[in-house]
Amino acid sequence: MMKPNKRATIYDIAKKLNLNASSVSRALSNKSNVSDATRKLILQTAEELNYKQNSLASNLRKGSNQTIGVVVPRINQNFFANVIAGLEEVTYQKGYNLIICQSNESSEKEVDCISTLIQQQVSCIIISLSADFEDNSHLKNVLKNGIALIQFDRIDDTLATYKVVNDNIKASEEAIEHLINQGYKRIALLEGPQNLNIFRDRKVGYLNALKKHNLPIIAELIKENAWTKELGALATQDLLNMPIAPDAIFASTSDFSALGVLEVAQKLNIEVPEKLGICGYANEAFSEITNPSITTIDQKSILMGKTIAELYFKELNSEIKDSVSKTALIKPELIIRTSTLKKNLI
Amino acid sequence: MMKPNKRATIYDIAKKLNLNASSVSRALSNKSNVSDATRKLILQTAEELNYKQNSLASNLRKGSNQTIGVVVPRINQNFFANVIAGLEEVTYQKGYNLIICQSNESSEKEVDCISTLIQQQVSCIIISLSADFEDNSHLKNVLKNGIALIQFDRIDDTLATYKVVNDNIKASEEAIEHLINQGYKRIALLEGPQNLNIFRDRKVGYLNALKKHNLPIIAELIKENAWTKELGALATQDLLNMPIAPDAIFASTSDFSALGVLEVAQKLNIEVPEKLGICGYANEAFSEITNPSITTIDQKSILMGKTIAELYFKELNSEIKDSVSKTALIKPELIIRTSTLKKNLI
DNA sequence: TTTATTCTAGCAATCGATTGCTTTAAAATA
DNA sequence: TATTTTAAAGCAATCGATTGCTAGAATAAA
Repeated sequence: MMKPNKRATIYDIAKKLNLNASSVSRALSNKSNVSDATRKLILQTAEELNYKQNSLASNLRKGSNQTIGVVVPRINQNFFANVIAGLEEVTYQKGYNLIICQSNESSEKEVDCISTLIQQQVSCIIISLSADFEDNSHLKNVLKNGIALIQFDRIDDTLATYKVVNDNIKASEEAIEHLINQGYKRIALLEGPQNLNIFRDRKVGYLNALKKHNLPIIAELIKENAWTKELGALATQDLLNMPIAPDAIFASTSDFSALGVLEVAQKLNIEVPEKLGICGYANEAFSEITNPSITTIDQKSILMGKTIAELYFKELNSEIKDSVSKTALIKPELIIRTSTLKKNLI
Repeated sequence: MMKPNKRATIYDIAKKLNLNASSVSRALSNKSNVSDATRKLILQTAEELNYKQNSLASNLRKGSNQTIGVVVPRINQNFFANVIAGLEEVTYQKGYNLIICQSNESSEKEVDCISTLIQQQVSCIIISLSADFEDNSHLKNVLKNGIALIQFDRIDDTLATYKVVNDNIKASEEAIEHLINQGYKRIALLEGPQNLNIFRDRKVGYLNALKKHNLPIIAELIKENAWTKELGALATQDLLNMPIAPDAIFASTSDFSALGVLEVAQKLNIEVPEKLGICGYANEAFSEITNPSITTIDQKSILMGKTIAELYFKELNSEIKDSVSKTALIKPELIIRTSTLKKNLI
């Protein structure tokens, strides 16, 4: 019979029932050319032998693979973890598996991950670019290999692929307008690396809102590279030591950065939100808990994950894969909390 | 030559160079039986044709698969996301891929995930059990299929597999002893579902510490199922309304639960840590930021992930896979913060 | 120069499932 | 009863890479 310590194959089932492997295959995949009687026998024997299909063989033969590759900068970053959770929910229902890689914010590793995913014959690669992104040839290579490509959040605008992104411009605009409506007049911006679209867009939104409300754009109020709590704190110290200090700070990079702002303000005994408004980005769990709680922008990360997966199954999985491009915009939500409520305090 | 829109295979390379596919295979996998001249030609042609190995075919033939399956309750839960990040770091270096599934705390889905992973021919399955775990036959099935199995954090004690867990007993003991040392005398416990080892162990630690210090064990001070912030808050309301209320609460389930405790205490104007000490579990980002900051236990999640992966490569990947059992204990760290510092206040 | 040794490279089977085609058997129709 | 149609099951090629074995060529040793 079956060799010990080896998994059963369709041949083991066939041999046991004096059938041909093709019949077993057909029975197991619910094809038509099998009588009900033999099908029943086959299913029963499969159960007995603890048979599990070998997906490698099946996928090799069929030339398809119910597997999707995901490349994110960091798996354990809240936003990405949530996107992945959303992805998984949808893909699981469709019987697809996720292979997950993290680029660790290094484009070198990113290239490597993509190479492996191509080898794994995934049917789609879903990616958010690393912070040091510059060259897109690895992305082009995905398309060249006939694999669907979906970019999300941190994307390369110049490449024609499906894209799912937040409307960062709009979200920033709304945040700044909210600040203006609350009576803040001198609003500083903590910006992120401008090679990433998300940070460029958030800056555009900031500038748009100022223009719209006829507020001057003051170069000294725009601080580069304030991504972390520490860098946010440093930038804030600079800002608050200016002859004419800002009366609000938009930490467009993250809530961590906003937390740095808050801590410096508290150290300097500057009242928030009375003397300084603070707005973060990403709606991290802690932003609700600080004192005062921090106004921020929720990126709808789980929804984003689901949207990406649905986009794949609706559009890419069905027909033409190459040279198709489309951008799905997901509207983030401004979460107004105490750190910007100057007016409502009275 | 090569058909358009189809990936190059070793046959395409062979044909182009008038060689046999076996030579190409040997050249690409750096085997010996190829002359330097032809090897060079082959590598060059592979580059030209944008050749990428088909892992499905390779793995099918070799009967191995450089892929590890991971099943966790929730991908986007901080602890699990960190474990996965740690895993990925090590497995990536070894050239292994991770297929990630989430059970969504449902053992039904867990069974399903495992089934898929077996089909995918993964060489190892790493799992943390869902909250409603009861039956372990799907785990046994993994072993029956000759696949290495490593359980972590939430495990089935009764099954002989490799295991990587926190020393929950010790950690709880330390936390309670710290509370006792700070002068708290009536310490309540918020416990989690007792079908999970982690919550059982944390309770054992709590009981051990009380016994060791000759403190009475008071049944009313032990509240079941206070896993979330809301349930933690509810339990706290009950506790603080008792004729003799506790002077400290150990939220052994999570920091979220501890946050619920804190909020109720603040609503009732009970001073923390003066009148009520609070200790959480898991060292969530926010626990440092609350006012007062919350004493908690760091689970060393990234280290846990790395340890799991290293365990696999050191022990399981090399030799016997079945019927081997070993438990790696990872020592969590008590992070003492303001919410329990009664003494040091004066 | 002959024999022995070493290198290269080809041949063909294999991994396990799938599928177009063919054969055989059974059922339906004439 | 003879013929056509349908159903069931077998045959064999295929997906792409790997690998034990063998043949031939080139080199080294006798």
